[in-house]
Amino acid sequence: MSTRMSKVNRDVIAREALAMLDEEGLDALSMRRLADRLGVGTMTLYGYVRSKDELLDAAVGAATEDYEPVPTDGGVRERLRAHVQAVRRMLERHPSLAQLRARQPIVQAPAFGMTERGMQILLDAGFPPDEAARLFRVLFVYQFGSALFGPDEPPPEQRRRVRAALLMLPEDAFPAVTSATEEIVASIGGREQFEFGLELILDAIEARAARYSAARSHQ
Amino acid sequence: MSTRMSKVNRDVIAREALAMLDEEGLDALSMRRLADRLGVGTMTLYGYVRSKDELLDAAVGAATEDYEPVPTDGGVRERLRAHVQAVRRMLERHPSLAQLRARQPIVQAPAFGMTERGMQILLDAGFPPDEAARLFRVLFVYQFGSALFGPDEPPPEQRRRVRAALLMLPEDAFPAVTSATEEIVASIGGREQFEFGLELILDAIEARAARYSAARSHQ
DNA sequence: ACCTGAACACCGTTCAAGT
DNA sequence: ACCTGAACACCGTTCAAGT
Repeated sequence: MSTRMSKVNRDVIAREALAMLDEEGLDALSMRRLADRLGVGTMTLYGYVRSKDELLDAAVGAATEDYEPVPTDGGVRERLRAHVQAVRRMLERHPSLAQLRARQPIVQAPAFGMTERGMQILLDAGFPPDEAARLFRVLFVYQFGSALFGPDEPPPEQRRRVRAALLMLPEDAFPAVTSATEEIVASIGGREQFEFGLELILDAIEARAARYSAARSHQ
Repeated sequence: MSTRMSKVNRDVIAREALAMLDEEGLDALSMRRLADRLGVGTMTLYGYVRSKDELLDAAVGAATEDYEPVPTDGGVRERLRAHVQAVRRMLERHPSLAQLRARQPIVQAPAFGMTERGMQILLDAGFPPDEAARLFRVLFVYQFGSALFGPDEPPPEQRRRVRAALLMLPEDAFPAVTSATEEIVASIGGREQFEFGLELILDAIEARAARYSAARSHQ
């Protein structure tokens, strides 16, 4: 068929690693189990990848190819919201991505597709490059932080654990927390909480953008 | 000396684990190496701790005792800023904390000391409990996300890796990113970036708080 | 009651050897 | 050129035994 007889190549390995990550999570991915899944000897993988870290890098690259760019019309707020939601869909499809990003910064070229879209929106809104870069970063930290610390569907068992811990706190030492137990439990994750925070940040960005476009139209 | 002859107890184990985490990082902490450090057999640890996960929980508990509460005067903005900086100092002293929090939610009682302070400030500002809880969570995600994705002192080598990756991108496919290379490199971490994002979020919170106090004074 | 070595079922990676 | 088993230096944890 192809010009190579090899059973695998770097791309096939990266994609299979990503599939394993999506199905079983980061802890379940080992070089040995991945090799088994691919029907090759463990050491074969090292012909395509220098180390497990490099394998994870490659898997991250494969994941970020899933990011679907977003329409380029509307105001800053609408465009940023659409962009963030697109990144969020990618993080939902590949729940290990945020964990991987925490291990090592992403330097794969495809990952910068997301950065490009986000930066473009902010530059279009009139922000100077330094402020655009900082705003982009705040959104990035919020998105990946949310994926890591408050996933879309926090397991009900997790909510129960937190509620149980809160209910055991003495009211006199923790008046604020104990007066808002259910509200705190509701805030530990989920789409509603994510969107609350997103709109909060968008409020602040929009306010700053207005200042810039005001400055521009007055000059 | 004490009523027990044991060489260790749960507290000593938790604190030594935390010291190891601070000095060598999460990957370097193993039950075997911790036991060696304490001069006991590996299996002795399992007399005080059901599993490594429980050990890490205990270490997190020990770390959060380091949070120093903060003066209760000033406006919402000043009080929140002081609170966030206190949490940040704790995260600086214990750089593994954010990573640990990503593995499992914290349900140790001492950790809720931070929640209590943050919630108190927001409730004092007039926010209803549900909004206070959601705002607190946004700040939490931002703080822990920043610690994980953009540490205070990003290793210069990390900045160099990102810069090198950016410089390799084709200008025509990545016009926004390539026009702001240095600004993006500057934004990947550090105190300045952290404070930029913090002030952005405080802008939005202050604007909402103003609405509440306006509503209160008009009624 | 408290401690612990041996053993089991895993890891990532080096090395030397196979075709 | 491409593949891989054996071996090394690690893991967390179970079990059975020591005092």
